[in-house]
Amino acid sequence: MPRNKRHLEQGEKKQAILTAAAELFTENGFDGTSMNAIAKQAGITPNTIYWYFPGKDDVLIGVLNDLVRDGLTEAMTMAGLPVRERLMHAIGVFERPESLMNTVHARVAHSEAIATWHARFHMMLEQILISEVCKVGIPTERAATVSRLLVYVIEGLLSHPHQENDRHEMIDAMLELAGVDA
Amino acid sequence: MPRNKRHLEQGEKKQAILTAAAELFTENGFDGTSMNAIAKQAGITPNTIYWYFPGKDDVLIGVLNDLVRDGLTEAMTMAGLPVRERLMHAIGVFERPESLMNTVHARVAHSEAIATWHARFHMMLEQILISEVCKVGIPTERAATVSRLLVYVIEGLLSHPHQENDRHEMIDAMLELAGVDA
DNA sequence: CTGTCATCTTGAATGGCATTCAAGAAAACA
DNA sequence: TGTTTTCTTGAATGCCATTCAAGATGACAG
Repeated sequence: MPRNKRHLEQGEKKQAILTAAAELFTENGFDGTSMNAIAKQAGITPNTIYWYFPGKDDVLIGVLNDLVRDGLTEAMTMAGLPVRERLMHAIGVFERPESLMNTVHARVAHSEAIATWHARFHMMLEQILISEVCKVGIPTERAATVSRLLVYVIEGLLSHPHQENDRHEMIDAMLELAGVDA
Repeated sequence: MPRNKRHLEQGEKKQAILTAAAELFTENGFDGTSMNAIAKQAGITPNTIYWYFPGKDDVLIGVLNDLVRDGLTEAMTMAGLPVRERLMHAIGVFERPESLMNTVHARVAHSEAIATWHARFHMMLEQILISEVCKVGIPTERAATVSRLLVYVIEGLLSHPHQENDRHEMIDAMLELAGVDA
C-alpha cells in the first residue's frame, strides 16, 4: 500500500517554488537571485527547496519549462495569425529585463541538466521554425538553414535589450532576405 | 620629481596576470576560474590582482581587449582575402571551448564596466561589417540591417559549440541570402 | 487509540567564492 | 640613512550553494 504525503500538495508546492523563482529571476536574473531569496519569497527555508529540486540549475529548468509551455499555449491560440506575428509574440514571452537565455548559454558548459535542456530547446525551436517557414513558401532544402539562422537572430534579440521596432525590423529583414512572400 | 616603481614592470605584470587569466578562462570559462586560480597561475596571491585590477570583471575586460587586438591585427594581415575568409578566421579567434561571449552577455546586467565594453564591441563590429558588406555589393541602405543580422549570427555561432563546416554553412547562407556576389 | 514509518521541514554546519584590510617588504629618493 | 611610494601578503569578512542530522507532521497498521 502506498504511503502518504502531506497536505495533498506534492506538485503544488513545487509549482509554488517555481512561481517564486520565476518572479525573482525575471526581476534580478539567475545570478542575482539566491536560493535564500527564492525561499523567502515562497515562505520557506532554503533547505526545503532541495527536497523538491536537486539544485538551483533544476529550479531554472523548471522555470524555463513553464515559460516554454506558456509560449506554446499562446502560440496555439494565435493559430490564424501570420508567422511573423506569432514569432514576435513568442520573443516577447521569453524577453525579460534579465534574459534567462544568456544564463542558459553561460551555464551549458557547467551543468549537464542545462545542457540537455538547451539541446532539446534548440531542436524543438528549429523543428517548429522549419515547418512554419515551409508554409510561407521557402523551398524545403533551404528551410533547415533558414531556420537555424532564424534561431540565432531570435537568440540575438533575446540576448540584447532592444526596442520593439528593432525586433520587427530584424525579423522582417531576415524573413524578407529568406524570400518569404510578404 | 616623480616617485618610483619597482622592477620597471608596471604594465608587464598586469599583462602577466591577463595572460594567466586568458589561459584559464579559455580552459575552464569565467565562472569556472577563481581569482585564486588566476593568482596561482601567475605565481602570486589573489590579493595582488586587486592592486592591478578593480575586480574580476575588469580582468575579463582586459582579456577580451587582448583578444580583440589580436583579432584585428590578424585581420589586417589578411587584407587581401575575401570577407568570408576574414570573418571565418575572426570567429575562430573568439571561439573557445568555453565561449567568453556568453559570459559577457550574462554579466552585462550586473556590471557597468562589462556593459560599456559590450556596447563598444557591438558598435565596432557593426561598423566593420557595414564597410565590408558594402564592398561586396550590398546596397548602402541595406548594409546596416544586414550587418546587425550578421552580428547576431556570429554571436550565435560563438554561443554554441559547432563544427567548422557548420560555421561555413551558416555564414555562407547568410551572405548568400543578403545577396553577396559569391 | 497508539506506535510506526514515510513525508516534509528546518537550524546549523561546510566549503568555496570575490573582495577587503591592515600590516609588512622593497626599491627609489632625499 | 631614513622616509616615502610601490608593491605584496596573511588573515579576515560576508555571501553563496549545498549538505547533514535532527525535528515535526500526518497517514496507516494493529
